[in-house]
Amino acid sequence: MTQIEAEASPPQADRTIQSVDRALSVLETIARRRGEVTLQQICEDLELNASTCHHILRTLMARNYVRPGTARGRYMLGSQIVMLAEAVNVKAELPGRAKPVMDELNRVTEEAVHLAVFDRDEMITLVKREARHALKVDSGSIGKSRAMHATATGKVLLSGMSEEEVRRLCTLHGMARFTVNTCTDPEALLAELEQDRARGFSEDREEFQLYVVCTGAAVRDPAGRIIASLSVSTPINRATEAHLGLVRREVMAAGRKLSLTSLDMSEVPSS
Amino acid sequence: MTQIEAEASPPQADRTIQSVDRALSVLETIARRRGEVTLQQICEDLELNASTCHHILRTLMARNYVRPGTARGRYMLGSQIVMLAEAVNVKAELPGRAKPVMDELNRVTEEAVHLAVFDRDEMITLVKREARHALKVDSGSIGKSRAMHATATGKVLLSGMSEEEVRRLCTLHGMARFTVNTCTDPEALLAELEQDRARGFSEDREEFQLYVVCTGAAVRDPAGRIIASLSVSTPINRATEAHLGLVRREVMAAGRKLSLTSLDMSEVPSS
DNA sequence: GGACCGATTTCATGATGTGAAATCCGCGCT
DNA sequence: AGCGCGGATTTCACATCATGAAATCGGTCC
Repeated sequence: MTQIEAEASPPQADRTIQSVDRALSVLETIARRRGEVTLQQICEDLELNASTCHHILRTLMARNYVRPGTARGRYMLGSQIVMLAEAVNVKAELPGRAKPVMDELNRVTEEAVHLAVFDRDEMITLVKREARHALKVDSGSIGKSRAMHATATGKVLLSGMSEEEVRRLCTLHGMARFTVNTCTDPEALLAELEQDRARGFSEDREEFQLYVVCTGAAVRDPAGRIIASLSVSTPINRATEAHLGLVRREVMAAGRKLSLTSLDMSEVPSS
Repeated sequence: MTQIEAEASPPQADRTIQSVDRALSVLETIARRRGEVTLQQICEDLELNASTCHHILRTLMARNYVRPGTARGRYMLGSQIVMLAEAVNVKAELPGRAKPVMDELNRVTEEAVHLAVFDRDEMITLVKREARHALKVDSGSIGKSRAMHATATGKVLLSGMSEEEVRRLCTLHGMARFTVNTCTDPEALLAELEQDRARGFSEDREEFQLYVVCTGAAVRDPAGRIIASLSVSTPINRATEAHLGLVRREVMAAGRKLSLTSLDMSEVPSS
């Protein structure tokens, strides 16, 4: 093989299998190029020998991860990838990806951060980060909650549901009053959800706990369905419009970051 | 390495890269097991050395195709797979997969078979198989068609759209009359589509061409959206209820076969 | 606390992936 | 048609790299 390798690639030789690593790169390159791709394009992008690249393509084609394109010598991603993707439990692997993003959100806002999902008619808080202030908000801990109608996290999840579903849940759980601000009318809640969908975030202004304002944003799957919600809890004394503006921007950005939408297109090829 | 290999695996040594092949098997095994999986389960299924398997997992984890599960020593599929899947152009790779299925449908029914998709407000027939009879039906060839309201293929595609979308297309293309049976009333068409959705297939009884009955079924993506339609064209003289029954069953089965839904679960693990 | 079970790492060995070169194949040009 | 070129395939000898036996680590259950 190449003996003039030397410093070509950084010396960070991880303990990974070269051929597998290259095969994954090939898949990602085809994905990045969108549509049908020639052998040459792939090996240019990856600086691979055409032969090596072809061996990899042959292997991927044998298992339907890659398919021949319409024209001769063209390649495209195959259906097997979609079948694999079907088996990815997005909710289950979300906490793992969420932690670093939540740490960052926690660092920037300095407030408590929560991640919750909806499962079997319940809202379940999966991950939590504490505020970086002496005055900590003790809003909902890890586990189930019946206060979807009164929390930002809950309203985000509700905003991804149909009107009937929301009504059903209101009836099922009831709409308990927690503070003078709690919304206990299904119609008012539905109207609020409509507004939330439009502006892209939900808010709880002392509806669940007095002196606490929460701001929530959605995490979506590739089809755009809401699979989880992310929220920031701010004590009322820090809840100035300026600070809330920052919080809204950051929580929405974090939600978008966790939403699975296509590959990182940062290095879009020239041709 | 193992020298007592010999007849362990069939001698069908394709020209594929062993390590890549194994890595793909690992991914599929995790997918097949649903949820979190231990190293041991994987190497049992694949009859791989635990160390080899671990090397592969390490590589896949470095690129987020696999993630550590909630418990220690557990593995699950990672989000990168979903990102790759986003880039699979299901419509573009469909014809390739469809051909063998259409050949089979053509063989079993002995009638002409068509595959069509909807793109930019038009129905486009992509692949076609001729009937295996002296009396051939010359229904629509490859390319665009403005007869969605009068063909089985078209009605299948329309049945995957909202009422507004269907109305918009009726207005846009008009509802030309081709035969005495052509449906030219949007309301009647919408009612028919409702029925088609319920029974799972669409039919064109001499609505586009006299003496020709067509039966169509949907091809869906993993989210259940209709991405293409498959149809069989039967000349009226062969269109007995018995034959049409066969045709309906077969075209629906073929449609299901082309729809991308999870992995082949044929070899479900015991534990 | 100790023994077991399984995950992880190490490391030497040679099987296996690699890439230079040869070949094939389709397409455009004369 | 025939030729020549650009790219995709295939071949094949070499040494790199994947491999798996064994050692180590790390939890968990007695």
